[in-house]
Amino acid sequence: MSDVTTKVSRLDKKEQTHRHLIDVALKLSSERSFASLSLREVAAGAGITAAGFYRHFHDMEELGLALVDEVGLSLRRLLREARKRVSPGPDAIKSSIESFLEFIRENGNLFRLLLGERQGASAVFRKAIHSEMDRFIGELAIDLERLQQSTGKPLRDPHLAAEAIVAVVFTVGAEALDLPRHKHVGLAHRLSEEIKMILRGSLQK
Amino acid sequence: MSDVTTKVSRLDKKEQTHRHLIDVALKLSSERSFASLSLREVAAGAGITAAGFYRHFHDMEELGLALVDEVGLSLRRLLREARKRVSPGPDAIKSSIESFLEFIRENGNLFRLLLGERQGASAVFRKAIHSEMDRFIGELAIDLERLQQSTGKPLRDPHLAAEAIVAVVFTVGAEALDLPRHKHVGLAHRLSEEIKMILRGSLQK
DNA sequence: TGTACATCAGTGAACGCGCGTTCACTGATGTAC
DNA sequence: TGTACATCAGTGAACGCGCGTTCACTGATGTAC
Repeated sequence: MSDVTTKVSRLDKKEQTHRHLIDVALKLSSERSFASLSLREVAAGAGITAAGFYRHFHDMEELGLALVDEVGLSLRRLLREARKRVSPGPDAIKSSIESFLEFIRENGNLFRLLLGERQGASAVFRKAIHSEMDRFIGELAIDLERLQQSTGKPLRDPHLAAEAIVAVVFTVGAEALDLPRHKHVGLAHRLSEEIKMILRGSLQK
Repeated sequence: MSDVTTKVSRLDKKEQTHRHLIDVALKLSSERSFASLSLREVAAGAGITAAGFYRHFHDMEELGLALVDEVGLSLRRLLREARKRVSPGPDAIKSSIESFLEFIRENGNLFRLLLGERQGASAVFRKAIHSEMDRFIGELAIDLERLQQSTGKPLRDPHLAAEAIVAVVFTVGAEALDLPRHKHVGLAHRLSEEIKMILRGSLQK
C-alpha cells in the first residue's frame, strides 16, 4: 500500500542519483578526457558530496566502466536502427551513414569517450572498449554477409571488410565531432565513397 | 678559444635539459595520457625542480606541442625510409607494412601520444595532430599515384585511398601497441589484406 | 493504524598530499677591457 | 692573462588550492508487530 502513495522509494531515489552521476561524467568527459575528471567534481555535478559518491561507485574507474557499458549499448542500438531503415539496394550505404552521423550528433559525448579512452590510461578500460568494438565489427560483418547474399554478390571476407569499414567510419566520426553540422554533408559523401571502395575491393573475383 | 676547452657551454647544457624534459614527457605519456602528467613529475624526471621547468616551457601545453612536432618528424622519417625500401612490385605493400610495424616498435611512445591525444583534451593539440596526419595522408597519396602510374593501373582517387589506408593502418597500429611482438605477424597479414582490398576497390574501372 | 527499531543515502568536517606558480637567491659561465 | 661585471639555468622555500579518503553523524524511508 505505502508503495502506492510514496512515489519515490529510497531505492528509486538512489537509482536516480546513480543515473545522474553517470550523466554528469558523460557530459564532462566530452569536454576533457575522462582521466582528467575528479571524483569531487562529478559528485558535485550530481548534487551530492564527495563522500556520498562512495555509496554508488568504489572509485572513478568503476564509474568509467559503467560509461563503457553505455557506449556498448548505444552502438548496438545504432546497428538495430540502421538495420530497420536499410532497404536493400544502392541506398543501403547512404542511409546507414545517415544513421551513423545522426548517432554521433545525438551521442557525441559517448562517442568522444569511446575514441578518447580507446588508448586511454587504464588497460581495463582499453580492453572493455575493444571488446565492444569487436562485437560491433562482428555484427556488422553478419549484416554485410546477409546484404551481399541477397544481392548475389558474395564477399571474400566479410569480417575483414567490416574491420576496414569500422576503421574509416570511426576515423571520419572523430572528425565530425570537431566540425560544424553543415560540414557533415561533405564528410558523409567522403565516407560513402570510401566504404564503396572497400566493398568493391572486397567482392569475390 | 675558451669554447674549445670548455666542452659544455651554458647553451649546450640548457639544450640538453630541454631534450631531457621532452624525453621524460614522452616516456611518461606512453604509460598514461599526456593530460595526466604533472609539471612537477616531468621536471623531477629530468632532474630539475618545478621552478626550473619555466626556463624551458611556458606550461605543459607548450611542452605537449613540442611532442607533437616530434611525432610529425617521425612520421616523415617513416615515409622516407619506407620509400627507400620499396621496390616496385607486389612486395611494395608488404615491405611498407614491415617498415610501419618496426616504426611502432621503436617509437611506441610517440605513436601512443599521437593516437591518445588525437581526441585529447585541448583543441590546440587536436588541431596540431590533425594537420600532421593530413600531411602524412597527402604524402602517401602522392606515393600511391606514382606507384600506380608506374604499374600502369591508375587509381580513381589516390587521396581517398590514402585516407582509407591511413585509417586502417593506424587502427591496426593501435592494436599492435597492446600486443606482444610475436602476434605482429598476424596483424601484418590482416593489414596487408585490408590494404590490398582498398587498392583493389580503388582501381579505375 | 500506531509505535519502536533498523536501514542506509547523503552530510560535513578533517586529514595529508601533490599540484602549479611566485620569488629572491646562487654560482657557474660568458663578456669586456 | 687577469679582473670586474653581466647573464641566466637552476634552487628551495613558500603560498593557496583541490584532490581522494575516513569518519561519526543525521534524518527520511522501510519493516515488524
